[in-house]
Amino acid sequence: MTSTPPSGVLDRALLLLSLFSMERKRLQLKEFSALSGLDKATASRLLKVLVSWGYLSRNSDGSYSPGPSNLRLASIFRATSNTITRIEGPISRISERVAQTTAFFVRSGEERTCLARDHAYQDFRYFIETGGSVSLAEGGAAAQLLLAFNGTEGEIYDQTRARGYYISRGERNRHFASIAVAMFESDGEFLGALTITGMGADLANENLLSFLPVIKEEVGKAGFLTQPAL
Amino acid sequence: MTSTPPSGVLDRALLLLSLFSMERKRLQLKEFSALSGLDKATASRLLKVLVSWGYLSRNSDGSYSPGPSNLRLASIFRATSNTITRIEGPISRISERVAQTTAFFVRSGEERTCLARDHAYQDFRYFIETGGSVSLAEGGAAAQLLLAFNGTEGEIYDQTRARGYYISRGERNRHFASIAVAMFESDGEFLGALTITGMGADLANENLLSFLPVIKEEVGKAGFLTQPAL
DNA sequence: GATACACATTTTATTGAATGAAACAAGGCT
DNA sequence: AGCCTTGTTTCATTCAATAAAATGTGTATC
Repeated sequence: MTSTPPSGVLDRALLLLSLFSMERKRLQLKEFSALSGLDKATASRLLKVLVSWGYLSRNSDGSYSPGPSNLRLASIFRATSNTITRIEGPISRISERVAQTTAFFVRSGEERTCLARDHAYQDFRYFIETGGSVSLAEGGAAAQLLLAFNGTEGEIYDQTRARGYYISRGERNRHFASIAVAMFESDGEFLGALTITGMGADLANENLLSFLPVIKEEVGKAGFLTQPAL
Repeated sequence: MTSTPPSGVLDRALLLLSLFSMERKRLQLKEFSALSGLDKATASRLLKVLVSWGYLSRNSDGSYSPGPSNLRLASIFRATSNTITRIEGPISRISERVAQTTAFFVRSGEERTCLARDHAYQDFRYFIETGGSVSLAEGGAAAQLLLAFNGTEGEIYDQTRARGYYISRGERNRHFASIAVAMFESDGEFLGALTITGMGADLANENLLSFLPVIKEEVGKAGFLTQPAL
């Protein structure tokens, strides 16, 4: 990463938190410093504050990992987000009807986070989990769609915005294909991306496109739109 | 709260986040400012940064609530915290044996957060939830114990430290009684408080004390200690 | 057991980013 | 329309954040 560390204490601290991922669950000061481009001393002080509030925990070996305060805020988030509760029904019905993995992603910072997924198709080859998130830069159907509907400039994003969906084949994993569909609140506010994913061999583009009316119908029952209000 | 707002951008931002609770799931700028003692302008700028990283979401009415990034970190926390996974077994066995609500709390900042609880005794009169947290200042068995084992000065805390447990009767809710027992990692590191709670009318102090050997036995099976290593 | 190494923390002079009062803007309500 | 309530931006001032170097602490190596 070592590019430009942001200025602003808060931005820098949140940058440190963003360095964690499911693959990097523990980080030590040296790594924070290297990955963020911040001075050791600076990172050390920020980390100390984050620990004191419980957003980080210090492991016995000196490394850091996310702390219990995150659980607290996640719990409140879950309770506030009626989006989550409302989308869960449509997701399970869609996955039932199309017999593929269905999930819902939102943008959080520079990542896409899974807010909900179906419980039916737990394919170990395509493992997503609620709360799991990966960098938008890694691509994939959900990432492309989230970028497009957050106003990213570029022809490809203009097309995605115009269509309201994005199909990816082997973008993040060569064996899989996905369609991501934009989801809007009934007042037209953009919410996130609903995706259906399966083996590329089983899912030609026309199959993926045939899912569109199913998605529209099911999310519509919960009061969501697949295009901004007219 | 309006006492002394901390100095330091990061402390101030985290203070803002700490203002949320299960009772206060949405806050507007005015409230942030009033509760934290920070200037409107200052709070507004901090909130903007937090929103940009997804730790807060802006609601359509202008108010703020916790954002999806918290879900992300909570998910990593859960995956790193072998404490959670290890304590779940003992908790369900203890609640089974003593036929009361059993839960495990840690300190996160100035709050106590529930990391795990049994699923057997869901008494609506005593409702705790994973991730739920309340201020340590509100008291209760878990809070008293967490304060004691985080080095708070005072005779009462010295006693609690010496005993390794704390019994509360009607402290937070007049109808309930609890015993909180200190939990240590096998290397002697303090982890948090395991509590058993029930109706005060059913649980005399000797009943609560009779739970101690049960707790010690069950958590011992998972490699935890109820007193610091000798 | 002593030396070297790697990583973390503290110190300190310097700078620039955070600050808050006030002005400005945007809704809501009577 | 005009008032009131809430949020945002501006701008001169100052204090808190900064990074290089020194110090501290623990862990390999010989």
